[in-house]
Amino acid sequence: MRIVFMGTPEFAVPCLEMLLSAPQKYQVVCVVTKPDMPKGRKLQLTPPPIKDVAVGAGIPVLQPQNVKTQEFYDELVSFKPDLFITVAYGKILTESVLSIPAMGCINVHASLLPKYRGAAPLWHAVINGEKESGITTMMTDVGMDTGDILIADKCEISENMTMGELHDKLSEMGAITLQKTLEQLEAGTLTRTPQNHDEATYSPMVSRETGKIDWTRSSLEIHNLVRGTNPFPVSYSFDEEGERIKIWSTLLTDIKKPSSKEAGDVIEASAEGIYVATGDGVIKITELQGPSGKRMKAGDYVNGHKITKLT
RNA sequence: CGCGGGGUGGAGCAGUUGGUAGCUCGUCGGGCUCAUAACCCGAAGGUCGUUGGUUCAAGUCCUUCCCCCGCAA
Repeated sequence: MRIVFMGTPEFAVPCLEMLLSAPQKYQVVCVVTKPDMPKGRKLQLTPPPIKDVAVGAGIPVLQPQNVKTQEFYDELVSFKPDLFITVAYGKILTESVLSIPAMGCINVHASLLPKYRGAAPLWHAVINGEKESGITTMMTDVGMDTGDILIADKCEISENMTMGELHDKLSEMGAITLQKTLEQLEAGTLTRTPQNHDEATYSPMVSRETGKIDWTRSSLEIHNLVRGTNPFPVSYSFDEEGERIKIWSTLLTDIKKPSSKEAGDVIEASAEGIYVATGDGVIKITELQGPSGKRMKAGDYVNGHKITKLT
């Protein structure tokens, strides 16, 4: 089977590697990924993770700036693909491009569709305190994650799981679910289930601003935001001097909020953690990062910093 | 050359207008205690990231390089 793989971030790597590990069954004839982007402090041009894997395997790589050009279309056709597989590619394909391969285009999405369609399902699932998420493979159509569902596999989200941990777990699961999907496709046993569009929810891209903590919210909501933005973009708040503090991890507590304290007040800062009043209780900060500093345990931070209030 | 912050005993930080370095925690020893991660006493541990320079004298001024972090992308 001649496959064109389209993907960009780390999340898509296991899927590509799965395909590459079975060359007799899957022939990856081309990899499409986003253009190299300037990254880091020196704005060095950095290739997407998928590109490194593709180059390492000696597979031709396309990095179109625009996927709607005739040139890109013609190039894809020249590879004579049977199937497209997209995993977090990051660009919307046109109907004409999707119609190139006879078998169509299969997409691997990191949520249980029709929930959390869109760019950032991992983040929003954790931020919203979902107890479970999963991987859904679907037939890509022109809509935003609206195609027919092929296989959906669930996974639990535990109370303290971070977005990064969910990312790694679903990234691995994605490869497994994709493999199952392809096996059923070959066996002719694949079934297509239309999505219930009335139940659809969307997960827009997250930005830095997403991580801003509102201490008047409930402890649970804050905790979900903190773990849902770890390790990116990381939740943050400001100390009494207006310095930006990144909050890396928190734990829920049973402590009652003292009536004398307002949301954002630090109740106690010890080696164990920094206890902060929220809208409905007290949350414990266990890891944080000050200006010009590295991420550190709350106990270490307390040794050299004063912290009395967060806003 | 995108903008900015920082590298000080094991950890986190101070260090004023340049004059041989201090705080919190940890570590080790001793004491108190039924006991303790609590408290008291004491001790060890730093060529102040690196190079060169200015000066009677530099963590503190200028210079080279290395590393870390934030913003921005």
